[in-house]
Amino acid sequence: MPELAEVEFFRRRWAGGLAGQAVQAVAVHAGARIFRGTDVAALARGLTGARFRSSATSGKQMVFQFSGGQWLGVHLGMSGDLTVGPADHPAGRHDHLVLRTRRHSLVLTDPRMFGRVQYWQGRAAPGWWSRLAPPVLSGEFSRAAVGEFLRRRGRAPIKAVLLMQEMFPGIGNWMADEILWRARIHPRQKAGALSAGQVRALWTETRRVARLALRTIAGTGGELPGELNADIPLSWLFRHRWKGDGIDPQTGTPLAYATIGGRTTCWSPARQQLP
DNA sequence: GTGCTTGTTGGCCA
DNA sequence: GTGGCCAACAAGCA
Repeated sequence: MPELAEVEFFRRRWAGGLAGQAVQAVAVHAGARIFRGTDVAALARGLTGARFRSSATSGKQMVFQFSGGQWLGVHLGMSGDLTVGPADHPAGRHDHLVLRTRRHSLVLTDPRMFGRVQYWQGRAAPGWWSRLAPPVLSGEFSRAAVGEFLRRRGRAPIKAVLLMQEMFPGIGNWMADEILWRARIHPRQKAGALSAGQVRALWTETRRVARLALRTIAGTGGELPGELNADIPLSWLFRHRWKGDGIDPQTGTPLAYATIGGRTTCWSPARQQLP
């Protein structure tokens, strides 16, 4: 499920449950795929008794910091979820990591296990955190940087390029379609063939969709984006794309569906045409 | 049973 | 060497 704004929502939910608390016990499914490459024994040993310090998101990645210079990295993959339950919450089949405080259980559940948990102890941030790309709402995400990236990935369809986390951290499948729909760019258009105006539109709409998704989803509880408002004179494509026969809310014409860049893609042929 | 799924990665190939 | 494509990972849902 999680893209940028949902990830922020999940982080806040765990941070709320952890605030001011110490971890009294850690329960793990040690062999679970989400722990691949991670020293689970060290994680469980280190976090037991540790006090929660702070947390942050970067794209789809989260980090929770604990006393003793401990860094817990969480990526939720396709089906991951972070929940807060009562202290005696019994770990279910897919609850691969549970941190118990005096009041709560912080539960990481992930049926498909495409997600990932990482652990690091040290004063400086681990590479898996410090090397993440700058946020799309930061100054480093400039039009020039985007243009250069599109040029280097010139032969790939723009839809596939928008999913590349090293340039567009946090953008996932539905956000990518939303951005292209707003920018009126056909998802199959080669990244290197975008005009200067299209690059500008892509940059603008990437930031706009990220900003609005954060505003409507991150705080309110992971709900779908709301309808029209003053900032966005267009409805969300998202709300129409999964209806049986989707209709472009702007033109009233049928939406099209295809696999592009290996992912199900939805666009509006009336708005988005190849040059 | 079939055919999907808001993600990432490594192996293969041009 | 570079870069794109796609199967694989695993479980649930319609």
